[in-house]
Amino acid sequence: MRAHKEITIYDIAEALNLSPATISRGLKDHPAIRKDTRKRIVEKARELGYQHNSFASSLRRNKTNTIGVIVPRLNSYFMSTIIAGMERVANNAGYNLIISQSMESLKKEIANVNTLFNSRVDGLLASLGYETEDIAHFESLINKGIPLIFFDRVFEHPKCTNIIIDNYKAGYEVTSHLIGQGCKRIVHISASQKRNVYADRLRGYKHALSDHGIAYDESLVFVNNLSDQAGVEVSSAILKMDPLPDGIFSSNDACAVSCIRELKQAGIKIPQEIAVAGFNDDPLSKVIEPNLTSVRYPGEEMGEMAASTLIRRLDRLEGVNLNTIVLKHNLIIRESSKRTDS
Amino acid sequence: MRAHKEITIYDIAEALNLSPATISRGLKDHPAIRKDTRKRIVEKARELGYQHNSFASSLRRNKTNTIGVIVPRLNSYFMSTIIAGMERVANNAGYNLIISQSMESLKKEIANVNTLFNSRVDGLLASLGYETEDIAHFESLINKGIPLIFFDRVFEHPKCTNIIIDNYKAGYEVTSHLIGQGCKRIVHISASQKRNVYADRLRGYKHALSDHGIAYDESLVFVNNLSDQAGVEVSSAILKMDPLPDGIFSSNDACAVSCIRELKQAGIKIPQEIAVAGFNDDPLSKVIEPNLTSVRYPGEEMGEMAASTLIRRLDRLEGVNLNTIVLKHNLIIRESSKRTDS
DNA sequence: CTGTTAGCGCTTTCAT
DNA sequence: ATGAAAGCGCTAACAG
Repeated sequence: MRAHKEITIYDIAEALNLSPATISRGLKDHPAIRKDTRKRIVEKARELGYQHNSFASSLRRNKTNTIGVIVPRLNSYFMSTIIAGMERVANNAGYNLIISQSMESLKKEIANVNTLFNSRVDGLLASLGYETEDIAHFESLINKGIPLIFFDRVFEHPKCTNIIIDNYKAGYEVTSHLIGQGCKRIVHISASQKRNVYADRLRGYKHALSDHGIAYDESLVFVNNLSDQAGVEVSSAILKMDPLPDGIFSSNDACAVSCIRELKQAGIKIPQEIAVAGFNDDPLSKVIEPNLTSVRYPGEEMGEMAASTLIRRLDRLEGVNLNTIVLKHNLIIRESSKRTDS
Repeated sequence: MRAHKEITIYDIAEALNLSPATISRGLKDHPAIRKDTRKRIVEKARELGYQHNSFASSLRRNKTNTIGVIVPRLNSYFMSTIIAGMERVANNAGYNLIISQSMESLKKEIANVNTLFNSRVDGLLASLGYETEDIAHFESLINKGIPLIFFDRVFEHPKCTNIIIDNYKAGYEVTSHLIGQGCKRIVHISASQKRNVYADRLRGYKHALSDHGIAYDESLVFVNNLSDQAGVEVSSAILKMDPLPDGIFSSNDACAVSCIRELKQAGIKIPQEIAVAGFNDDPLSKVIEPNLTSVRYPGEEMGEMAASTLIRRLDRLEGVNLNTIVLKHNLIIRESSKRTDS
C-alpha cells in the first residue's frame, strides 16, 4: 500500500555529494556543520520530500520520544483538561503521547502498563484505578530506569514523583465550610480508600469534624464509585435517615449533582435543609440548581506539571527533583451550600 | 538510564541453540515451527524477560501498529466517549492510539497531521476543526496510501470513508418537534458552516420550517462557537427581540444550557415561553432544569466503527468498503421542549 | 567540518 | 522445520 520508496538520508547524501552522516547532522542542529551546508541539506530534503524515520532513529538511539499516559477514565472534564495540559507541553518538547484508560480495572491497568512498556515509552504518567493495591505491575518499568510520574491518584515510591493537590486540606476546608454554614450531621460520599484522593479527603473531613467538636458518625460515610447511580442510592439512604443529615460532602461533582436532583425531587430544600458540596469544579456545578459548591482542581496545570517534570527528567535537565509536587486548589462556594441565615 | 542490556532474540537463540530466525518465528504464530520448539522458545523468552522491540520490527516491516487520531477538542463527554470506543477496538487488534487536539485551529491541525505523518502512523482517524476549508494538509498521507477515515466532522473525498450520523435528518426532526410543540419563531444556533455537522443541521432546520409553512428568517440564525459565552450573547440578543422567539434549537448542549440559564434568569419561562433543544445528549442535559431535549449521539459506536473500519483496511481484511457509514441517532425529548398544552 | 564504519533488533527470502 | 545472511534507516564513535 505505502507507495514506493521512502526518501532516506542516503538519497539526500547522493544528491548533494555528501555522506549520510553529514545529512543526519545537518537535519538536526549539530554544531559542527557549516551553516550553508545545513541550508543546502534542509532544502534538498524538502525538495525530495524527505521524512525523518523515527523508528530507525529510535532503534539506534534506544529512545522513542513517546510518553505513555494511563488514566482511569477519559470521560470527565477534569481528565480532559489534564490531558490537554500534558499534550501541549509534550508536543512542544517533541514528544508524542500514547493515552490509555484502565476503566478503574486493575486487570486493564496491568495490560496497559505492559502495552506501553512494550512500545518502549520513554516515560510514563499514571493515575491509578480504584482497585490497585500496590504497584508491582510498574516495577519492571521502574527497574529499567523508565521514569514514572503519578498524578492525582498517586502512590508513594522512592523513585516516583507525585503531582497532587492537598486533598486532606481540601476535605478539611469543605467540611469546615459546611460546618460554618450550620451543618452538624454531614454525610460524606467517598470512593475506594485505596486511593489517596479519597482517603485524604475523608481524613480531612474527620479532622474538621473533631476540630469543631462534632462526633464522627460512621453511618454518615458512604463509599461507592461516585457515579450518578451511586448518588441515587445514597440519596435514597439519606431520605430514610432520622434525623435527616443537614449536609453532604461528595468527593466528586457528578455524584453531588445526582444527590441534589434526587433530594429536590423528594421535596428537600437545598441548601436550607441539606447543604451540598462536591469536588473538581466540573461544568456541571454551574448548571445544577442551586449551583454547586466545589473544589477547583488545577487540571491544566497538573497536566503541564506532570509532563514537564517527566520531560525534564528524560532530557536530563534534572532541575529540582522533588518527590511530591503539591498544586493549589480553591474552594468555590456557590448556592448549594450557602445558608441564607449565615 | 535504561539499565543495562536488553534481551534480544539473539539471547534466546543462544540459550536454546537455535537461530534467531527460528526464535522470531516461534514468537509469532508461524506455521512452520514445531509445537514443542515454540513452547521452549516462549518459555525461555519469559524466563529471560524478553520484550519484543517494536521499533526494530517497525523498521523492518515498515509498519508501526499505531493509529493517529486528530480531534478538535478532547474535553467533551461526547468526544471522550468516541475515543473510548476507538481505544477498545484498537487495543484489541494490537494497535496503539496517538491522540492529538487541533483546538479548532487549522494551524494546529496541520501541525498535528505532520507530526502523525512523521511518526509513521499506519492510519489516521480525524474529525475536522472549525477553520478547515480543504484537506490539502492530508494529501501527502493519502498519496502515500495511508488510510484516512473521518468521523463526525467529515470531508468528502474519494479515498476516505466518513462515519457520521444523519445530521440533516436530526436537524429536521428537532425542528419539527419544536414546531409540533407550537413553536413558530425558532432560533437556531449553529457553528462554522464549513463543517458538515452544522451545515447539515441548519439545512434540516430550514426544510422543516418550509415543510410546515414557516418562513425562514435569517435574523433567527446565529453562528458562533457554541460555547457557554456564546449562549450568553445569543440570549442577550434574543431578549432584545420583539416579538420574542418561542423556540431555540442549539447545535450543542453546552450552548443550549447556557441559554436556558440566561433566559430563566431574565424571567422567561422554559418551555412555556421559549422551548429549547440541544444536541449530543451530554450529561448536562439531565442536570439543567428543565431537562434538555437533545439528540443522542452514538459516540462509543462511532469510535468503534471508525477504528474497526480503519483496522480492517490496514489488515487488508477489506470487507465492505463504503464511502460513508451513517449511524443512528435518537431524539430524546425532555421537559425543556414539552409544552404543557400539547 | 565531514566521512567511514559499525551496528541498533528484527524479519524475510532463499537455502538446506 | 530450521538456518544463513542481508538489510530496514539512522546515529555515533572515531578518524581525518
